[in-house]
Amino acid sequence: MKSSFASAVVGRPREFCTENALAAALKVFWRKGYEAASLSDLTEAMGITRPSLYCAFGNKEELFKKALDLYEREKLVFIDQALAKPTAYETVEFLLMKGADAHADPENPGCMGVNSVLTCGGIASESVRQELTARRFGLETKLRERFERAKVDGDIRKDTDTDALASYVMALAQGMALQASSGMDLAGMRGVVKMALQGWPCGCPDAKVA
Amino acid sequence: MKSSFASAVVGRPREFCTENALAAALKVFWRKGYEAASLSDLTEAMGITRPSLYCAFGNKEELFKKALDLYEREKLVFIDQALAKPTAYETVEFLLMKGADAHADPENPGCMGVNSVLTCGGIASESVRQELTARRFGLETKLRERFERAKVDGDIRKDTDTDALASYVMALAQGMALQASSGMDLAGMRGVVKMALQGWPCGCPDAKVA
DNA sequence: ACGAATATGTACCGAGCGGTACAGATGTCG
DNA sequence: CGACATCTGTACCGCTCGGTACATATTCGT
Repeated sequence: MKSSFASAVVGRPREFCTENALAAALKVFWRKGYEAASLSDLTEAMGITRPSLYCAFGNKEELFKKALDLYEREKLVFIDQALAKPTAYETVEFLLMKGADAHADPENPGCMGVNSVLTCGGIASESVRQELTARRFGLETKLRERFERAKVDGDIRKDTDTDALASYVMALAQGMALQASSGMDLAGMRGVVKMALQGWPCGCPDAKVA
Repeated sequence: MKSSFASAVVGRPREFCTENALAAALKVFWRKGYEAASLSDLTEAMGITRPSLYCAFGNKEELFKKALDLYEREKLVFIDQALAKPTAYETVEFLLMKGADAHADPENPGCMGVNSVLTCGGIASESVRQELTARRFGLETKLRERFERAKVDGDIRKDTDTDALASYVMALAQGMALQASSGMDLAGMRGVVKMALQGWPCGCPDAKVA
């Protein structure tokens, strides 16, 4: 795998693998959230010293954003897969079920994004907070657009409030992520998803419901 | 209103109203969460100095717990009202609707509990985290017991997984609180609630649905 | 009036935070 | 070989955090 980091042609070469170090940082951010993950936590987990971190990643905030990119790229692939499902119902089913799987890992419980949002109370973390909110909002928009298409396709009712439906699904997903952080196991989360799907609010009588 | 704080019979009398000070502290904790609310934030809002705070409330953690009690006592009364509704459906409807009202205040957005849970990353905040999780778990248990009764009453299906249903409602409520913290307005939250109620998953055909 | 008890304000503590200055090590160029 | 550029480790910076020592002020019981 080719590194996505710019490496200089001249000068002393880096003595560690940036990909591995970033993956280690990701785990720390995932578990602790942005603010609670201290530089000491990070450098220890990454196996590098502080100036090396700054040399390779800029600062804590840039490191976090790169870790967030990696997180979305590797752990949240199921989102795009969900959006590609043929019906809105299947999209939501896949989204919530795979989300449950991804966030029920006992070693890294919960969602990295959710775990980090509310951690950003200080003024210094304001931009991180905005970044996270923006990414979440982006997903909500994608969901709404998916539901608009479903309306055209005819697998949800024409009078569906797609805004509210997207917000509803997002609220559920985020609530589940929060519960996962507090120790809910995979079985419990699947129960929640089943309960939500049992009451799928916008189904057309004539649409297949998988 | 009689103060709930022990006041000594002898010694210099307190120069501020503990109730008002606690209410001011509550607002700060609500907005910022536990860890992000610094002692400087708190003392400034409460209009007292640091040693006065420690003299009256013990320390930051005890102050938080007292503020949390006040929060539940004053802002979350609708929970017990919801549990007293005649049907499970009305319980959930009332719970979510009033929750939306309570958490959509632009000045103090979101839920104090939710805003504080994930803020507690440090080791020092471990006990606060546990306290918050315990209170949430208590509410979930109350909900489950309410649904068990509803099963007996016949307004939800006998084969309902009340554990999952309670977790589902809690996930939704917490997810909504999280969205409220990120700026969702009252109308948006009501849309989410309507969407959830539209798909009320456990209704009996023969039960009134308000 | 006097001691006991509590509240108040100033001024400070040690710890941890994110971030960096600086010197030495290690590499690619001419 | 240098000149230059980059990485690495030590040791430190200023800042904020939660919490407190201490002297002073104000009330009670006797």
